[in-house]
Amino acid sequence: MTQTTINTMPANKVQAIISHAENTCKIHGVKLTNKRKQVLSGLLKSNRAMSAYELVNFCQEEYGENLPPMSVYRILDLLQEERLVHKLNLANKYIACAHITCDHDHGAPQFLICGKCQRVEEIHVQPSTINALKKNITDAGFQLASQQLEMNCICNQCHLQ
Amino acid sequence: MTQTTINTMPANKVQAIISHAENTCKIHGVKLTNKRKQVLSGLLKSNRAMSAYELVNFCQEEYGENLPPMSVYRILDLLQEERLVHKLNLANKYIACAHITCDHDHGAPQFLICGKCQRVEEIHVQPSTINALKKNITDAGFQLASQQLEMNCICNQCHLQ
DNA sequence: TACAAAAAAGATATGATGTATCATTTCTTG
DNA sequence: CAAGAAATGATACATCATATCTTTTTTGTA
Repeated sequence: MTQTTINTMPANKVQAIISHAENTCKIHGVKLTNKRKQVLSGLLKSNRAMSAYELVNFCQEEYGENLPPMSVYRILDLLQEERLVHKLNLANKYIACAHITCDHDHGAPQFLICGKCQRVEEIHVQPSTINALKKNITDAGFQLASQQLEMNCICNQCHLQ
Repeated sequence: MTQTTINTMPANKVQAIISHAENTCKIHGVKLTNKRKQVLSGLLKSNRAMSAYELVNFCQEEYGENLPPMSVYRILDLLQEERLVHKLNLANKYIACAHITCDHDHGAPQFLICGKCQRVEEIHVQPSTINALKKNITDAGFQLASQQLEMNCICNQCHLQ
């Protein structure tokens, strides 16, 4: 795995997003506990997709917090329900939503995953394209369960190397 | 998992496809050994996506063949290289190519995976739609690594239940 | 045919992701 | 404060997959 370096998010920005997320949670009657903040911080700070076990390590190293994997999975589930985090099913990793601080409801995301450096880009495909896809799908006797699309890609930076 | 029954493929049809696949392999200088045939038969006969470990069991029950998982993975890799089998990365399962007996080269497949009954449909999205997707992707600074798309769906049969 | 090289398969251990289940702790609220 | 709810801990295990070393089988060639 040739992992191109990805800039980490500065701490003050992480803090700002966490605060915003805390408010969002409060509205839903959900508490953003310390451990939940730690997991979300890991994803924000790293600026990339991470596995649950990577987050276990992050919390250990960063906060001396000994979270069992089970807890991290529970926290990730909750963060997904709060739409703060997405699961990348192709990569079995988790990534902070690129739009946490947008207050409007944004639709299902589409992800480009670089197979070399694991960088992930969250994009928005035009509704017209999604609708064309949907047409193919209903013609085949199926319905899209989630508009989340994940595509295996190579990012330009890796492609040029 | 509410598994709707899927018709199995009749043995004579399986045989015919295996023979055809054998020829394809021969052209590439690859031998379709007995065990490789058994694995491919399992996928053809079942008419659905199967995990490597399900195929281990299939070969045991159907042929009394004690294949270690490692061997099944190796065989699946080879069958993929021969384009006889696809891996569904969203499901971590393997499925026989729907077009083994078509002699023309067919492009990358798109799969609809029913999240309830695990039925899989291999479809072909129009090039125009794929191209629109690709445009979005290049605009984001990425290149599609594989045109294989996998989409989480619900099939109509399950949807009506 | 015999033998060396290559290909295929076996055996074993282990890594990675994820869930089931039951126990304990912490937080809220009347 | 007591009782219930929410969160977390602990443990075991299921599932998918690969690393690595060995043995067997096949194949090409002298």
